[in-house]
Amino acid sequence: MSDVFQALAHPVRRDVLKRLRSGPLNAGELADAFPVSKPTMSRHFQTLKDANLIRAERSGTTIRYRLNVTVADEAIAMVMDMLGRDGRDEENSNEGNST
Amino acid sequence: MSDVFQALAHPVRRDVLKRLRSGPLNAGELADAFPVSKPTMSRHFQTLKDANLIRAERSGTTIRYRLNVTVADEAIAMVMDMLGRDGRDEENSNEGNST
DNA sequence: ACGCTAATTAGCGATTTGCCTAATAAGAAG
DNA sequence: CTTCTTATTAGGCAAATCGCTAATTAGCGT
Repeated sequence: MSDVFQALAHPVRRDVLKRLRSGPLNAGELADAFPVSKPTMSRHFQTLKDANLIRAERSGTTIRYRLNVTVADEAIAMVMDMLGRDGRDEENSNEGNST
Repeated sequence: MSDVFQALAHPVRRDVLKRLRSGPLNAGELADAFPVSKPTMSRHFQTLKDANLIRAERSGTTIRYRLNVTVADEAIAMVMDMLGRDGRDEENSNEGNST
């Protein structure tokens, strides 16, 4: 699970996920949208793949990347679990806080 | 926002957040629950504070750490935004798009 | 001031990350 | 087989991260 958050920790990778939201994209087109080299983008793709946030598909010479919603959904669930915002509607414990 | 996910990327820090869910805890007691040294834990606290996920309060000689739900809530919102799982219940990516 | 407890900061080594350029695979087309 | 396109892996370097021990700060009690 650390891999997921680690992957989410980089702005470029977050942006990749956002762009993939509208549908699958080729590695080249995706890489072209960022001000870093293609090998660097390839590394980012690898990180996202490693976290299972995206999946790769060959289409001839190009590789199409597709969002994997399932894992990201689990990440949301984990963050929610971590913060205890699961099913409760309590908004604060109200122990006399002040700031 | 990268700081938040970076902070979430370490299992110890995630566990800290989980423990803080039940209420504020002293740095010492918190540190005692993990198999790493106190300075290392202090570093983790700093990372979490830096990401605004927790807040510190002095109570005499001890420092009490308290969960900051607001920022974590934003993290959830951001992950949701990233995956487009906001209010939709559609599960297929097919939106009539044709290339 | 001195000692004691609680927690942090300082400093160090090992590992990982992020970026680059250059070289390598994988597939399509002649 | 050669060539062209697409995308990756290899290698190198600077900066960040994670862990430790040792030293420092902060507050309390005497």
